[in-house]
Amino acid sequence: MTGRTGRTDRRRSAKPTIADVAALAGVSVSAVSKVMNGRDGISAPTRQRVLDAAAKLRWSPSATAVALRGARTRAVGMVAGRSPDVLATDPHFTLLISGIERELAPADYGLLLHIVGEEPGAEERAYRRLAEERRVDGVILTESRIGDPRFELLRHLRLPAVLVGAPWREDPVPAVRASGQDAGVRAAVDHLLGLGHRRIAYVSGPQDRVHTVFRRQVFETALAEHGLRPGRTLTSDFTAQGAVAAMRELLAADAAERPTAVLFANDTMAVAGMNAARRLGYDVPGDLSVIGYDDLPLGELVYPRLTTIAQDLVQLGRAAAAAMFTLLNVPHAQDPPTIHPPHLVPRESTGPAPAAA
Amino acid sequence: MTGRTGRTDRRRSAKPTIADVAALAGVSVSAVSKVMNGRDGISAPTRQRVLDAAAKLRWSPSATAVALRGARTRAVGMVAGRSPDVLATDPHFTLLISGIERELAPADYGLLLHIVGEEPGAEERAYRRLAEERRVDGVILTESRIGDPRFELLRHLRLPAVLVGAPWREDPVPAVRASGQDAGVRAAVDHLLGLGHRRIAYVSGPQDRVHTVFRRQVFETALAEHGLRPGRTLTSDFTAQGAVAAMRELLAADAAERPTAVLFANDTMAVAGMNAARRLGYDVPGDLSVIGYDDLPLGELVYPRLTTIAQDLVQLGRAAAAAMFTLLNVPHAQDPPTIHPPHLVPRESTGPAPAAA
DNA sequence: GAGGATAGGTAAAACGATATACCTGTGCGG
DNA sequence: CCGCACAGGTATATCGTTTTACCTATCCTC
Repeated sequence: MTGRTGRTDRRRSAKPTIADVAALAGVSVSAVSKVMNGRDGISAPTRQRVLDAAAKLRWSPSATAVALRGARTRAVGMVAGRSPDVLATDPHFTLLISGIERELAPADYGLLLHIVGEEPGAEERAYRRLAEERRVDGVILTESRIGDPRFELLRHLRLPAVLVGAPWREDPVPAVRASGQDAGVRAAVDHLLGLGHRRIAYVSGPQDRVHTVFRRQVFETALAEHGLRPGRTLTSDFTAQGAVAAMRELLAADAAERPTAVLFANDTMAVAGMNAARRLGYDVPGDLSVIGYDDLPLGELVYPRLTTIAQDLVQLGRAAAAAMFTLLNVPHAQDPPTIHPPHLVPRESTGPAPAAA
Repeated sequence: MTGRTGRTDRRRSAKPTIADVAALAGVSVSAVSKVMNGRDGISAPTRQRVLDAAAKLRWSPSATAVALRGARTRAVGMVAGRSPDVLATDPHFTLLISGIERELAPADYGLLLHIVGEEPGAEERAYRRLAEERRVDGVILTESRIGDPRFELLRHLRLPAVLVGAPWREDPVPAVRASGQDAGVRAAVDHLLGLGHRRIAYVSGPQDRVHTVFRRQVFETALAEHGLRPGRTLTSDFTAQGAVAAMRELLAADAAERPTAVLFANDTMAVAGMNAARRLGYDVPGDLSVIGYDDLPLGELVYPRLTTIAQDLVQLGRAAAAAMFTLLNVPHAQDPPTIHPPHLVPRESTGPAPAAA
């Protein structure tokens, strides 16, 4: 005891520890621990003395020490393998993160974020470090890719994981997503058909994304059900430049082949494509209808306002965090959020198919 | 030793510890520690044996244990006190974060992010927890406000901090920002004056932000230097709705008083304002010129493309992280990035003042 | 060949909180 | 009046590293 007191005295102004609180309350260290963790065996007056002492010293348990002891770090990791440029144009991640935080914060969990760019292997290294250094209790994955190696990696690292979106194949990793995933694209196709469009093109994201393939299939199925062949389908990369190139290519065709409506895989591409078309002399929606995906606020800001397929990214983030808590057996008061299926938000960028066609 | 071995055996498949590595290499625990931390006193062959053993077991020091021991958590905190909606419309934070990460990642530091919304006190609580639980080595602050209580709070909590942007008053907390802060707004004013504009309005962000006040002052000074009174100045809130309202108010004035150019405090407001004007029948830039601030990718996507004042948010983030490292005495290989002063990016939303005026 | 320097280690005490196992005083039944 | 149960604690080992202080061969020098 003497040694301890000596040390404490020597640095009285430094960070208080549980021992300081115990000393102030006149009880043992473990009594304080019991009080803080709500275990019984401590009488009400003693409990109050401890609480008062803790408050006076502004003490709360060191997260580090608790983590070391209990193997629970109260942090969740997320690795975003995208370049800052893409992140900046596309608030997709930001929305997801803010949803995740909504759920984490009340449980006193933190989000450890790693933005690693797109160099190959960078993402894997990040997960490895997160796991080996035991910095987080689990990780949230986004954007499952075809042949995604991360599931295997994380299983090997014994790091609990939750996926946002559809997995590339059956996998024990829990995945959160809305029911009725196909509703959005279907509604978009119906909307366009109802407006008289018959040649509808699709500009997708990178081929290796699971949702890319899925949405394209829905697109083609929906058209086929109405006895139509799918229009042209281009693969792009989620960037504005990619969208401009795709749009140029689509509009270069003969008038008889040229699409009268284009579905884009995200809002950023849709807006960029729409502007590219206008610069080439096409009126939107007069000559060409355009639909995006995500329903970012951006869609409201542009002229004409973008018709788009809304998906509830904030809720998706919340659900992912909730699923993580379930996986970790962390009690979380809030109900698991329901995620609405993607749905069409008709605005100004879609209109009747041009009569000339 | 016997007890230790027994335990290790019982859970052979679990996470390896330094003791396992030491056993495999046939040396003592502290020998391993010395090797991993590059201290001398270990011969080359022994060193190699240890390295091999660590690699074979895929072991790396537990961040938690290191943090407990050394009081260094190798994580930096950031608290964003904004609602998810604002975050989604405005990639400002995303860019900053990605700059910060660029610097943190190579040093094996993580970013612990907290998005706390705008409820009063939420931000303070977040910092408190970060500090009391010793989860991070320091925090990065953004958006200094007039009378900002965070500096005092963090000083009291003894938590190292770095501010992005100008402090609200002289403060020992290091602040990173570009030199020539006024260059952007000056260039914008010169640009507009050169195009013949004489009635220029300004739509600012919330009054309590330091940069709001600063930029407005620069705006007024620049006009005054050319012998002009400032046009109307409205206070808004960085949101699209706010910008629309401001624009309506500005355009409701008599033709003789109505501004022919408007400077907005961020790109989101500029784009929203621009569209509001167009909806009211004004041509941009024919009847009205519009300038934004930030140079978000959004500005390239809209039609007409937005003239704006660029500030290098990614570099700013990098610089903030670098300053944090300096504060923490963490060796960081990379040179401190230079931040370019804000500068004008002339695009399509500005043009000659209307002749009728 | 004894004394000392030095390379190459080892053992053990931190770091801060928690859980387990063990005390101690009081009240009460037998 | 002894023993037992139980409330209300206390003392201590533990988590995985790092670090300080301390060994122990080996070789060199005189």
